[in-house]
Amino acid sequence: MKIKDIAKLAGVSPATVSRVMNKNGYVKAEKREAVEKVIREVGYRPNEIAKSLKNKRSNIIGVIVPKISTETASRVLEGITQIAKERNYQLLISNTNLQIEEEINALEFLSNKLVDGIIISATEVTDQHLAVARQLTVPLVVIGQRMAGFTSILYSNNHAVHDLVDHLVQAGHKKIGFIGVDPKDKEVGQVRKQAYMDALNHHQLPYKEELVAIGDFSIESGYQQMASILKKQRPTAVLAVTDHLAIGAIQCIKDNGLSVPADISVTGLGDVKLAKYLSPPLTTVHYYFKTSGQLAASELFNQIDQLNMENKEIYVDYELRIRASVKKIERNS
Amino acid sequence: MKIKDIAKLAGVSPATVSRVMNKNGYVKAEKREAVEKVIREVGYRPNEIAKSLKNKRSNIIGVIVPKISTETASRVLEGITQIAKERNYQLLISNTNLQIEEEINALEFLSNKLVDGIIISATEVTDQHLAVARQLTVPLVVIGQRMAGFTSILYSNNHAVHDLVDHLVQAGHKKIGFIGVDPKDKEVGQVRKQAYMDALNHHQLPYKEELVAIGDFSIESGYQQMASILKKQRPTAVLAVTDHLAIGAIQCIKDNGLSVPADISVTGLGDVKLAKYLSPPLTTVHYYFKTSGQLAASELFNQIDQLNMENKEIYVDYELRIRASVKKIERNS
DNA sequence: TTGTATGCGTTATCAT
DNA sequence: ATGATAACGCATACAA
Repeated sequence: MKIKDIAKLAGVSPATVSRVMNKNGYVKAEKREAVEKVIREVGYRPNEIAKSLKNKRSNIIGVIVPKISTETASRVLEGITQIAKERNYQLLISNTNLQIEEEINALEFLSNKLVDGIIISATEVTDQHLAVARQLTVPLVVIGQRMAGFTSILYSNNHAVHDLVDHLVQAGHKKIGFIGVDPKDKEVGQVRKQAYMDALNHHQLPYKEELVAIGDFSIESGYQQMASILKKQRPTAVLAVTDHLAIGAIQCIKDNGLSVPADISVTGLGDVKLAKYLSPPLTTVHYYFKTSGQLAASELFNQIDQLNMENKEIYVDYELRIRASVKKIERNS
Repeated sequence: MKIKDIAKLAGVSPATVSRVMNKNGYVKAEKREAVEKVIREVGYRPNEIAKSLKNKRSNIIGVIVPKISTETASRVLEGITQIAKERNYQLLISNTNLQIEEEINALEFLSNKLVDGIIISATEVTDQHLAVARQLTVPLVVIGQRMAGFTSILYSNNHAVHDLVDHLVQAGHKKIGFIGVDPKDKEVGQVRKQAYMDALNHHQLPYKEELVAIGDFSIESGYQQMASILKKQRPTAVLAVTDHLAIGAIQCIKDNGLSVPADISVTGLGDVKLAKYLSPPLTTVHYYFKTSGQLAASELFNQIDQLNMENKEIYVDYELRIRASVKKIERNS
């Protein structure tokens, strides 16, 4: 069923049908009703592809996520879909499984007029990313990383880690371990580690190589890195840069016959939904991932509508969530 | 940049450029190279919308999910994306936020030739769903619910619950409570409840209204329903139809000064990623959600390729995960 | 082996 | 107020 068929059935021209469908232009009430009747009867729905070609607008935004099966990604997506729905937009999603090359491919593919704008939630920003991004003919918003020349939605990694360290120090901790991730991820790998070092320094605590371990984003990695730290020295507290790492670390501590927080306190970052249902409930930083998705989408639409083309760096709020995985220790350690 | 421009720059006709891009038809090596060179130099990418209109194929599949921010949904999506990627397909995702009306809308919208096929992960199948589904001009695969006339990917809810009850009975439990969800969700609300009743019956245990409570899918609901059961009678074990309900129930039990599993054993269904990191680790049923996504996508592609148009009901595997949240009790209760 | 011309389904311009 | 028609960018039948 195409517009022509409807026109024939209703005894009008295709142009009139189009006018009825889009509620613009003049059309006599009588004809309008005739057309509407036919449309209802045959259940006609316009071909969105043809509309997009003609309108040069697909009403679709592309979203590139590193791993869709993570809680972070799905919360961000929820925020994006919410704003998109208000604007009558659909989401085309590319799951890149943490493969850089896939990210580049997705970026290129989506740029072919298929989408009106792109949101990328990146773990790493390479020169290649930049090169491809600069070629884009549609607006791009980045979540989670800084990308020169594009608006970015950022998490306050520096402040959040400082708050966490402050909290630990106030609880009397002086030997604070750290479990991080690869520095290729600039925001999570570098910024959070640097913040940890700065915070130690700020409290006049020494930075000790033996208390630091670098893993990936898995729970298992948290376990392994904790094990490697315990082999060298025993901290009284550990700051893990994600909740999953913290959860793995806690498991490892327990398996070593130690207790959290009695022997070792642990903190994470992110506040996964189950963080407060763990035993002990995990002290962490709540990030408003859904909000970041909403912000990214709003900014993107501003650019699509050419309302505001300047590139911003927007920091999304966070909140320290103090729970039982951190314990005060005696003042004479 | 369109195909015409490339043609001009390379000194050939648009048709030749098209042939080069799609690697079909004959074209002299020399011209091919010239065209490829221009394409590389200007970074030409074809307009996917125009291709779709011409080819009557968008290489996009639509996916409708009830709530994208759930672990279940994201694991299913991961499976779908994986298969889709192999076929060079993109995903257009509609997040319906558990709103029936949204589901219908999405179904209608996606059917407009925009996508080559649709996968819907439904919580409820109404007559309206059926009516719209029957009008579709593209294939449809359903995940998680039975839908007459369409192929469905189903979870073995009946068997899984039986296994769970068997496990509890073998551990000596006779007063087994139940926390379920609204029967509108046929598979989770009805089938799982019926299986619970059948299993009790099979073990010659009485069904007691006071031990049963119905909530929604949230952790909080698990908490509330557990509280309502405890007010009436105290079971020795509780079967919750999702892990989240189980987690809420455990929290409630703890808050009432009781212990899991010493006082009350608890089981869930689904095996969320953190289930084994809870205290106590949660006994549950592992569902292969990612696999179900893969199966759904494979079946959909079979239908898109018209390889196999028969409607199947495919059950995806499950596995009982016995952990510490269930405790053997003395034989003289 | 290559080019020309037509059509995919819609919207919008221009007459009428 | 309405209808005829060109154009969106691409692929392909047909001609050459």
